Amino acid sequence: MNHWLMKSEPDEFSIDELARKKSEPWSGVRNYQARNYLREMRKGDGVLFYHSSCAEPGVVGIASVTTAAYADPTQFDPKSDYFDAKSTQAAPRWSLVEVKFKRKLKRVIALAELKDRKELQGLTLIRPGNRLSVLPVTAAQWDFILGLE
DNA sequence: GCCAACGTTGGC
DNA sequence: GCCAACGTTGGC
Repeated sequence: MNHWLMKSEPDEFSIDELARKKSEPWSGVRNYQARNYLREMRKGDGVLFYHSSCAEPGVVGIASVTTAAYADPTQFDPKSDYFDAKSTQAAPRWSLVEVKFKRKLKRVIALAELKDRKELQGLTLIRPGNRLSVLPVTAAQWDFILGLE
């Protein structure tokens, strides 16, 4: 089992919304590196749910991957913000996985706190300038972050 | 293939 | 709202 961190703006899609809906297709990723990570995901992989662009950015919950990657349908929908005219059904450019809610953390593990920990200096999330919305987390980083809860 | 202009992300 | 750090686009 591999581990990942996925960012979402709580104004767009929050951990509470995932808790209500139970499961969600993670559509809208339009960055090739992030897409490649989605394609590496397997059913059962662990996901740290991260809130970005909000008052207190940080890890807020845990989800799990429930499908292998498949074509993101929003890329074919001209009415969608995520429409990509250059993508074809025969060779879809963008992928998604579905994730299901596991639980909320007892507290937000804030970005500022993650940055302070020497054990997490290799974490992709806190590398300067990193803006990937989907990124890998090592087993050690996963355990350490959840140990902060 | 280079690179300037532009758009986006996301913390602060 | 600002701005740094990227990624993408398109002219050449």
